[in-house]
Amino acid sequence: MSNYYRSNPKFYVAIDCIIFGFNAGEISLLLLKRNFEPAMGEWSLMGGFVQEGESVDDAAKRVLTELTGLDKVYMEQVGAFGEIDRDPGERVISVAYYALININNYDRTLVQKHNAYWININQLPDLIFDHPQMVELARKLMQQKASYEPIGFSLLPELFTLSQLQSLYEAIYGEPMDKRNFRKRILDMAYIEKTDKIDKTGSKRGAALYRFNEKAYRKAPNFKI
Amino acid sequence: MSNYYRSNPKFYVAIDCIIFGFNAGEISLLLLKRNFEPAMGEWSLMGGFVQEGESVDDAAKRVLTELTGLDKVYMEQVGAFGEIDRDPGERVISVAYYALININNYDRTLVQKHNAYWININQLPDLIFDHPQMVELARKLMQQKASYEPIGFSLLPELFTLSQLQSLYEAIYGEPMDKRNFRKRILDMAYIEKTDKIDKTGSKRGAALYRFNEKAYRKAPNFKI
DNA sequence: TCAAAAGTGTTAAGTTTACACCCATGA
DNA sequence: TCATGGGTGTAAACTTAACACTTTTGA
Repeated sequence: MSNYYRSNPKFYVAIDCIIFGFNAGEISLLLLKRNFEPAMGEWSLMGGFVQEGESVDDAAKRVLTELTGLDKVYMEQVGAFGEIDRDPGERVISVAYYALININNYDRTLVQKHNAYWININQLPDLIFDHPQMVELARKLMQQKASYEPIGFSLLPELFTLSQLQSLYEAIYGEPMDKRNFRKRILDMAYIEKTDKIDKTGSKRGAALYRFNEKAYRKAPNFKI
Repeated sequence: MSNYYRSNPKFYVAIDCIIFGFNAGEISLLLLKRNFEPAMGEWSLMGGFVQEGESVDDAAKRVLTELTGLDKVYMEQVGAFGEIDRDPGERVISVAYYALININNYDRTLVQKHNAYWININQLPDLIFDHPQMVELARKLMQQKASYEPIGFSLLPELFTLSQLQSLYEAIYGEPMDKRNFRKRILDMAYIEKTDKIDKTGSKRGAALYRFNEKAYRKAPNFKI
């Protein structure tokens, strides 16, 4: 019976992570300037190999944690990339994931150790292998998902102003939005709660800080931006 | 340098195909009643293993062709499924794909040889392993995609009536649609062309046969149902 | 006092939905 | 002649988009 399996070849299975961050109106990716072979000196996504004792999803979480120190991060699978020569060194099948992290909140020592940098998504350098395709697809999927599920909050601090939120969605869609229409839509969502805190860093007048209430959202999940 | 790879384990990588067909107002999947081990006697998706000399996408095409004899079929990747024990026999990472085929148009001998049957998607039997999750996700993705890309035509014969088309979309979304609104939308799409042929099999009066013009669509790709 | 971001409603345009009857034909 | 599916337009409801001024405050 297990001849059924044995007549088939086995493959290295890798993970590649498209790590999105948001700061000052700009979306960035956390990319490695590789100080190791293969492709030393070139830019790539953070990656790793799936190990025996872990699921593919768990491998993706591990790889993200290795770079950022973060846990319980929003991640979605982008897909499997399986061209024969996608990695010129060896045949490797890679499963790409994207992650959304709060850019204030990662382990800077680890990132430094990996020689990783935040790079504006609109000014990406050339990336190795098929990483450009992975990024492109991840971006498209993230954009789609962001329009009907409240995943954007993973990119923001716990408390945020409506201006920050709008600027995030403007960055995701790459187009400006009408302030009044935007705020109307947001204020209709009961699970986006105004706190009594004020942010004074963004303006003299100060802006109300809001919070996304996950629990309230799950009770009445309706989101559309 | 290739120690970089060698310290990592390798895995069997499989393909599983969710094959959609449409007939008489119903969507069906082509499923195998397995007459081979493992899980002999149980229902499963058509599958196979990725081989050395082929990309993952090519493996998916090959697996589909092995069962149906068909070539150049609309296929999309559903994703990688990588739980450790998803296949109780051995660790296998599987990449699922869905395919849309014209149900009139496959190799019946091959299908018979594989002991495969068309099963109404709303009356699926228990499937092995994680195939139910694959089907569920494929269904969701197909439904989404069908709403903004004209993929449904792959499920129909080259010439089709508007009633057939409507009944296809009703089956995809699982809800009835208004005939006049549906036809209005379709007739606004210049790339859905009326032919001078009449289908008399569906009614006494006969219904005009239409054709999807791929080339015309690519010139002005706007589709929304 | 003024620059800079926060905050706030209304109207027009566009889209979506609801809805009912006549037509052509073969049995 | 009648049962069956094919074919057609309009109005109301709803959603989306466009648009400009006042407020607050620290420098």
